[in-house]
Formats: sequence, structure tokens, C-alpha cells
Amino acid sequence: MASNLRPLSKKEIRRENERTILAAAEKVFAEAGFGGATMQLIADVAGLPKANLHYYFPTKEALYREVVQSIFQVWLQAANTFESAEGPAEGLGAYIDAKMEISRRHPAGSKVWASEVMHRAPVIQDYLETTLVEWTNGRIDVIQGWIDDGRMDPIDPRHLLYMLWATTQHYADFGHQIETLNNGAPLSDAQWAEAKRSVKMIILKGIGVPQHELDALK
Amino acid sequence: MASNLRPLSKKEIRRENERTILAAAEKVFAEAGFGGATMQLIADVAGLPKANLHYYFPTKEALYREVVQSIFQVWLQAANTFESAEGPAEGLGAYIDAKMEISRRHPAGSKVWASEVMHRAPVIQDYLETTLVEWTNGRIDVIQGWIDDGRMDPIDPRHLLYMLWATTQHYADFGHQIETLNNGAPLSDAQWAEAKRSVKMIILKGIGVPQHELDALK
DNA sequence: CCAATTCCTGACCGTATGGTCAAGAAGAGA
DNA sequence: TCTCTTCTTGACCATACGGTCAGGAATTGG
Repeated sequence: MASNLRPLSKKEIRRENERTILAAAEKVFAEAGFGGATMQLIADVAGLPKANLHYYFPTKEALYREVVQSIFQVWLQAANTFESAEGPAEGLGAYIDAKMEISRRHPAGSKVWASEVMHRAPVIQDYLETTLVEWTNGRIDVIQGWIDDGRMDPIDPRHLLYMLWATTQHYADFGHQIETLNNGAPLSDAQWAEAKRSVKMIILKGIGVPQHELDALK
Repeated sequence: MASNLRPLSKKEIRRENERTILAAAEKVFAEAGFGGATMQLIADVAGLPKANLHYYFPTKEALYREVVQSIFQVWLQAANTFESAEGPAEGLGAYIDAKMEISRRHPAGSKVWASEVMHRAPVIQDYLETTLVEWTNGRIDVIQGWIDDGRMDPIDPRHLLYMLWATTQHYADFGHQIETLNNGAPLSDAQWAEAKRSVKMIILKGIGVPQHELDALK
């Protein structure tokens, strides 16, 4: 019973429809892959006629590109937790929390991203080569700084980053497998908390963060 | 100039063609996903007419199922390194080595597997619920035994396994991203060695394996 | 040597898909 | 109110796809 008394303005209509279509597309692309997704199915999920999708997004590729780009934005935002941190325990701990939360709240987005990269990034290769490379190099400098300050072991920062990405995104991308191994049930709040705790503990301890800093994380 | 003097027997022909087709299919499914892959493209890669594929594998789904199952076998085999181990350093260390080697040698297979699971395992859900569950529970017992013996910290074995899977498979599934971040070049022998070393060190130290056991790993 | 069986493949078919279009409905702006 | 622009959508189209099939070639087994 949504009260739609006042008719929507054209601008509102456009914004609303684009949002609806993008949400439906993210879901369908995640579940079926780019090749397996059909415009008809996306339209059905969005509750709009197929021709209407093509009014807002000229081609399937264009729609897909928008989906991937919006995911990349979310991804980059989480990465900011890194910046202001004062040391590895705080910085990496917050980063892990943020990425785990994304895996929990936006599993479809994570899957679309994974699928895109697995297929050699046909539509966002330029992003990888520019934004991602810059971001990564910046974080490598931060981590190297921590190493130079003796706040963690001399780990190759790249492999540490890969491990962070892999582990946190695994909970979204392989969520179905995890669910199956959890007797078919999604992880409960407590299980998610335990997952975060385990990941943080293993990694932070593994890179040589002093015990008293770990204790401070609760 | 392969010397094909003696004509192949029917059985050899069948074995050879099935192998060729499965190899081509694995590659194409990995690169394009199930929905994006076409029988025509698989046929081209295999160097056979499309109709010939349908002679050996009745449908696209049947061919795909064979590919996924063969990957699952490789996966299970690597898992045996676990069994005979005498402690976490040796057992998990060997397991990580084995899985990293699979990621390096069979990236396409890993990608197909990842894609299948991401799409909620439409064709191998029964395997997940039987073989994988059994295997996982067995390893959990092994790990729990190590914990009970005080050979490692009391980590939830499930999340440790997820981290192992995620991290090792990441080098295959996200190999393109890693390559991009490596100036577009594949990892060298030395870089692969360093990756293995980093992963093993972080995880084993992270779960509380005593330092002298880590040193023993080189 | 002669069936019987297995293998091979070009041509073909029905369907589903991405995309188009024309004609109308609905706000916007004056 | 009247025009202009934006939005909506059923019907349509060309193509590409998975799959079929008939008929010939090759190998097998007796």
C-alpha cells in the first residue's frame, strides 16, 4: 500500500527506474553471469517491459558496465579505512571488518566483480590499470611504512593484500558453498562475528602484530 | 610432424577426442562462463566440427558436468596431503603448496569451479552436500585434534579452511588482476615461490604454530 | 572378405535473444 | 490551454545458438 498520490516528476522517474534496473541487473548478472543473463529476465525482476530497459541503457553491455562500475565505487570506499589508521592492527582490522561487511551486505556485487575479473576484465580493464594500480601502490607504501617502523613482520605487502581480498570476498563469492557446509543455513549474526574475529586474528597475528595490540581489538 | 603412421583404434580415437574436447571445454567455460561459452567455439578450440562434440557429449550441460567433475577430482586429490601429516606445520604447509601449485597449473579449472559455486552450484550441488561435506568434516576433526594437542591456537577450523581455499584459489581465479598489478606480466618462478612462502608464513604463524616448527619448513 | 558397429560432418531446424521502432501516454514549460 | 520533450511498450526483426539427422567413411570382429 505505498501511497503514490503525487505523481512523480520526470527526473524522479528516471532516477527511480535507473536504480530499479541496476539493482535487478546486479542480481541477475551475479546469478547467471554476463552470458547467461538475459535482458528479459532483468526486465522481469525489475518489473518493467524489456523495451524500457533499452530506453535507459542502450545495450546489455552498457547496463553491465554501469553495474560493474558502481561495484568498484563501493569497493574503493571501503578502502578508505586504511588511510587514517595509525598502525596495522587498527588499519587492517578496520579494513577487514569493512570488507566482510560488504561481502555480507552486497554479495551479488562481489560476485559480478569476481566474474568480471575472472573473464579477464573485458569491460573494466582500464580501471584495473589506472585506479586499482594507484590505489594498490598507495596501500603498499603504507604497509611498507609499518614494516619499516617495526610494527609488523617484513611481509611482501602485495601478497598480504591478495590474502585480504581473497579471504574477505570468499564469504560473498563462495557464500553458497559456505552455506552448504553450514547445514544449508546462512551464517547467523554470531557466525559472522566469529568469521570476522577469526580472519582478523589469523592475519594480524600472522604478520607479527604485537599481542597487546591484538588484545586492544577486543 | 607427429608420425601418425599407424591408424588409431576406435578406442584410442574415443579417448583422444574426449580428452581434446574436455580440455577445450574447460578453457572456454573458464574464459566465457557457462552461458557465454558456445559449442561452436569449443569445437573450434578443439579443432573438431561442432556435430562431433554432440556425438561424444549429448548436450552442453553434459559436457559442462564432465568438466566440473574432473576438476573436483583434482581438488580432492590435493586434499590428501592433509591426511598423512603429523602436525599443522607439515600438513597445512603441504596443503598450501599443493593448492598453490594447482592454481598455477590449472587456473582454468579453478575458474570453472568458482563460477559453478558462485552460481549456486546448479550441476554439482549433490557433490557439495555429500563428498565435500564429508571431506570437510574429516579435516575439521584433524585440525581440532591439533588444537586439542596444543599444537596450534583454538581457531574455528571452518574459517581456517575457508581462508586456505580463498587464498590459494585467488591466485588462479583472480590471476588476471594479479598479473595487471604485476605490470601485466605473469608471476615469475621466484614470485610464485615468494607467494607460497608468504601465504604459509602468515597463516601458520597466524594460527599459533610454534616458531621452531616454522623454521623447519625452510 | 563381409556384415556390424563406430565415427564423422555438412546441412538443416526451431527457438530464444539482443535490439528496434512507431505510436501513444504523460509531464514540463509557456 | 497548447506545444515540446520525455517516457512507455507491444510488436517486430535478424541473428546466433543448441541440437538433429542422414548418409558416408573407417574400423572391428568373425
